[in-house]
Amino acid sequence: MHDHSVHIQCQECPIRHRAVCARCDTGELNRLEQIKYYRSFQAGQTIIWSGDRMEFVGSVVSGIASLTQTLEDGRRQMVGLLLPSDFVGRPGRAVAAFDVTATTDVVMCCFRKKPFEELMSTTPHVAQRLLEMTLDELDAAREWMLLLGRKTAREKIASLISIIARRDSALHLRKKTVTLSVDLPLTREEMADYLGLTLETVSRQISALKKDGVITLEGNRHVSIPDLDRLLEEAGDDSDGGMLV
Amino acid sequence: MHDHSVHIQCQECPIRHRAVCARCDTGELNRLEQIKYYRSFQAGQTIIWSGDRMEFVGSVVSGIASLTQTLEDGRRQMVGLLLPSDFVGRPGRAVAAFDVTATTDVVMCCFRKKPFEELMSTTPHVAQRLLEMTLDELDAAREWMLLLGRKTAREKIASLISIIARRDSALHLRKKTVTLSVDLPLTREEMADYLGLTLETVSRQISALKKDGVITLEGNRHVSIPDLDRLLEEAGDDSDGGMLV
DNA sequence: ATTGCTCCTTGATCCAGATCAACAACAGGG
DNA sequence: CCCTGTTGTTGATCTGGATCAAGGAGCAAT
Repeated sequence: MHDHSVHIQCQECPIRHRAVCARCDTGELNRLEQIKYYRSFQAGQTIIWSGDRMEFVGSVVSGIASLTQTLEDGRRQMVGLLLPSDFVGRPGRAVAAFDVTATTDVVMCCFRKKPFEELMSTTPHVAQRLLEMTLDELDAAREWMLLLGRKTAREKIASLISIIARRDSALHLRKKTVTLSVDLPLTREEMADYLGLTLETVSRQISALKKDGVITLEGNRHVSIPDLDRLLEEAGDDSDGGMLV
Repeated sequence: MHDHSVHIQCQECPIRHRAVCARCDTGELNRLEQIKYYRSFQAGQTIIWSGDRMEFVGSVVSGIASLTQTLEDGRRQMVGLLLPSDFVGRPGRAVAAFDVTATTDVVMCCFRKKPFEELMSTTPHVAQRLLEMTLDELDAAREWMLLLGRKTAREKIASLISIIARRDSALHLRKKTVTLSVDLPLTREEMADYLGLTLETVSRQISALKKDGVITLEGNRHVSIPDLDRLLEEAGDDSDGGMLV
């Protein structure tokens, strides 16, 4: 289960400056280095089951994981999309509140919960950074509540695409390619679970946006955006270029 | 604007052990005592406008405030209900992301942002408690996402009532009155904004739950719950008595 | 008591998105 | 190459909740 084939020095870690360790000094990093271990998960694998004891916390190093919640009758809602540098688990809570699933192959940098909690109470920078990240996630969750409660299917799809576009233009720093383009990291069904729709509606609305020239598709997963402003308008977001995920 | 007619000693404060100051020792409390001030808001008054500079943060001492978000065309979604001891504002952010409105008359214990941030970086207990509270809010927001994305109108109403019931049975510690009863602190329209429904649907579903004997009404706002398990069943929540707000 | 509020209820109709159903495109794997 | 499973598209129909519309109940001000 524990995959020791991967091991990265913190100093070389691709998420060094965005993850929970972002603020750590060299000394703190050494302590983390000592207690950390890597685990890999295949696409589709469940990382943590809701209700299970959580014996570890950690950061997504690569790949994408999702947080989901399910009603007994099977209705499912995705409540978070975890990208590289996002933190999984909750110090101070014994039991997981949500399912965490690997959407793509995932590598995580893990810490057993106990040592991590001790480290948190002695080194301020981890706790500070975690607070900051949690506040960001809370803001994102609240933006998402607006989407789930009040947006139309078309606006939901446009919002999702623009969020993904914004996020990975931030990651790759390619500023203004004439035509922005992104890969959707989710199946139609996963998008539906994220947006509170059915997969058929997702498919139809994507087709509609395509027909209306808002987006172009190459294959099922690759989306080009000829006019980002147009897409943002379709997303219905408050004009003030708000800050989501 | 600043209302100095109210002033409570921290030691006597009703939210002393639940608010952001819960973990503070006497020394820390003294520092807070020096920089705090009280403000009162009338029902309906806006406490903070989205997009405004936030010059203060603080705790709700009494009354109920709501966090809301609005699309240009007026569609509105409530994204949080702030009860006594809940924290308002976000250290490390200059501008408010949501509207904060007093739903009932509200008294807040405020701190100017700068001094509070300084205090946070020097006293661990405030930051620790704030992290804990933020993580709780994030969990609650995610539960709410499931409600908004996947629950039916009837389940939404039943969920809201059971959350209010759970919350203030926790507050008043009256364990098992034969028939549990609660006051709804929101108008039908505010409930609609919270649940992602219209006020007509809220009204109809409340009537339906009443007709089916799940609840009883005295007046418009007072709800009695003869059988809590029945109500929880109607709410559709995962059987494991999950922990919301 | 009458007027004018705000808040709530109920009825009639409509429609966006769910549901049910068929099929297409593609990737392995024998 | 065909078979089988997964993922995605599109059409036909249904329905839960929105929308449009009317009126009631409580209450403060005149």
